[in-house]
Amino acid sequence: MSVIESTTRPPAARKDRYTISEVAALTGLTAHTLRWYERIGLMPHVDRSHTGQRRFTERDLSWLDFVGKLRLTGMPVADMVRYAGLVREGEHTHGERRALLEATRRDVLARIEELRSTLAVLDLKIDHYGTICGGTSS
Amino acid sequence: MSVIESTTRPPAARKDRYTISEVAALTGLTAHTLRWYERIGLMPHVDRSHTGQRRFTERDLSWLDFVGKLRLTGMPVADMVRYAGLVREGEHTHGERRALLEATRRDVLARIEELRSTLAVLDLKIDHYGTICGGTSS
DNA sequence: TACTTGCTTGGAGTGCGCTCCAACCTTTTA
DNA sequence: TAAAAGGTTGGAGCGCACTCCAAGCAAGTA
Repeated sequence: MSVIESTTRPPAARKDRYTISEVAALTGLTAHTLRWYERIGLMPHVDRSHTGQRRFTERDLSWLDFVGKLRLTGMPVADMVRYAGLVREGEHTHGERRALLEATRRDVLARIEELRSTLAVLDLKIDHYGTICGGTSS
Repeated sequence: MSVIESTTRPPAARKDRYTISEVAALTGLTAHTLRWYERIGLMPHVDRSHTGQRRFTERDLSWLDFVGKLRLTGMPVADMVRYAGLVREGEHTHGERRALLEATRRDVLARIEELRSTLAVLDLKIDHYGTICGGTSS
């Protein structure tokens, strides 16, 4: 996300080192979850203060922002970890990263279609309750 | 589903009593899951043969069809059980059932919107990989 | 009769994504 | 200096939705 900047917070509020609880407040994740993300390899290397406390950067926040989007798609965490691994490996993984994103894109489109069709069933059913209002049907 | 008939199988293949493995084959659920559905109260009363084996009816299949739709919406099983309970309670719960379905409908619409917006981010990212193909960005 | 297949049950186990605990350390406030 | 607030770790626990196991019963075939 170094090219496409996150725009969820005003530039005035930005600084370059955030504590874990600040990041928790900004992202809506818990501190537990942030530590867990780091443990499972879903975060790039996170800086530490001289006493060993985590100090997150803008870059980390952007990454978490993107991870949040991937999470919203329903992508399994294991796949996100795989993607994070590809990012760590460097430029030669661009093709594979793109492929992963494109597969995710297809999944999202399919899921939208699936939801649309269930919506149709739901509407039929709701109509049914609206007009018939009786009987023992489900 | 006594009014709106399921149309997923040809009428010729219909009979009025199905074993658990037949239902598993028809629905894609496992026999384990079907028994579990019954245990947790997600099924209406299921008939038994003289030896105690389950004999599912067309009505059961229609119900499972509908439950499958609810599952696709992402509705928690506990909520489906609640809906099933309302059906068992009788006609006076029509209003509540309808409300539950309408809430689900709103959830589905919201989820579709959410997916659409993540799709936009995904497309930006894919474009980025397509046009820049370099650097150390995520 | 012996074997295979398919069903029954209560209860235990699994995989996922967190979520929390205990014990301890550092920093800030009174 | 004392207390409170917030950070660290490895590992245990939780809720969900299944998924499977063991032991046993019933029906069909060689």
